[in-house]
Amino acid sequence: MITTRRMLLDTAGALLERQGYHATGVNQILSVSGLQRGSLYHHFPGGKEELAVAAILDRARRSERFIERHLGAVGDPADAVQALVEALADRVAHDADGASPPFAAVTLEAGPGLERLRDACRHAYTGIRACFEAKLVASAHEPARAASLAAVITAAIDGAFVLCRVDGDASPLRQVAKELAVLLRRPPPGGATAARAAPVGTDV
Amino acid sequence: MITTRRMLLDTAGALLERQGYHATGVNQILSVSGLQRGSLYHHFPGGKEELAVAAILDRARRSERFIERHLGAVGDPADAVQALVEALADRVAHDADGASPPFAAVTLEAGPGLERLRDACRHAYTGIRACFEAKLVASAHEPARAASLAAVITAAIDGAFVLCRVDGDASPLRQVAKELAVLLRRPPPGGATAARAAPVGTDV
DNA sequence: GTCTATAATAAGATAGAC
DNA sequence: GTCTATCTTATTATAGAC
Repeated sequence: MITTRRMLLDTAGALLERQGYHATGVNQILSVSGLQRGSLYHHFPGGKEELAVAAILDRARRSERFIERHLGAVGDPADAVQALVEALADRVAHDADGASPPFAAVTLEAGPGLERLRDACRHAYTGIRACFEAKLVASAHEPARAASLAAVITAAIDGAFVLCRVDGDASPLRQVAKELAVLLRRPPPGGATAARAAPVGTDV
Repeated sequence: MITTRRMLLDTAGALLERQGYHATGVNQILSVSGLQRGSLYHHFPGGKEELAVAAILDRARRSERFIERHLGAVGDPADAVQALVEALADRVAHDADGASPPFAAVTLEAGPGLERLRDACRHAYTGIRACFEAKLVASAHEPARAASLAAVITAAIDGAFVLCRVDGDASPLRQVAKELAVLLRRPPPGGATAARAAPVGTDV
């Protein structure tokens, strides 16, 4: 059974992800979901912000599960991250309008007066980075390096979603998938940097 | 002389960057700038959206110049990008509230009805990626790889700004600066064996 | 070019019947 | 739990004096 509360969380979550907080009106949430004002304020007495906080936290949990599932399916972290980002690109290619970083817009809009919303976004981003970090540590990466790589993975995916939006195309996510795999691939023991030793013509 | 038009562009640009389009009201632009409604609608008869478009395009030009200046100051592209992102991190550390990707929030908010705003954002992101791409091509990177790397650099910086916002700290940008340098020093996937200096094997 | 009063609309939230 | 009428406030935009 699909509860009213679930309907509100899903509708609000999708709109917040795509448009951000201020561009998403209570009226729009109601018209899209087909629900009535009374239901919203019954389930979320705190109104729009309380619903937004709950929707963000709900989507954060789902995002973490999605990431963990994909990372758990492939052993090598470089391959796993590449497959995960390719899956996101496929999703964007299939539904170009849904090309959105889940929390970026709301995070940037959550200024003074929306502290609880900002806390929810912080929680979301912390959890997502932790997923990548755990995978990297489990693959014998040094903890500090794992944290650094997790931040870059999270950031690059978010930014790629934005580029997908402006391009109307999934290519940026595919480019990020490929390059993150390059970054995560451990250099051969001998140190492959030797070949790169002579960048002729690059000095000014 | 600081013209009224310039004051409007700077004020609106800063607020749009920090808060996005819908969270930034005309009233706020006026109160922060100390100007009056009449001035705004005189210089921008199209109202809020016309001002926003002009402010975005103005900031896009400035961003490109900032990037070109930093990339031009250092020969090696890995070092140059690292220095650029470190400079952004310093800026964030100095003014933590100013931790914002310049165009991400507005891009994500620019849905149906704000097509001109979206076009301005597309123009901004295209120009920024082109700056990195040009630097990489000039450093003997294969064009397709340069485009891919430029997208990743742009995306990672944008995403790092968002993480800086939620963390209240410049660390994500510093992590991205370090890891992008690692990525840019890494030989391409195909396995650039010896002498990356001669772009052998770049033909398909 | 600039200022202010006002219009027109949309926003989020509430009250009370059912 | 759900629905609808209504309140309050904030929004963008315009008109017309200066």
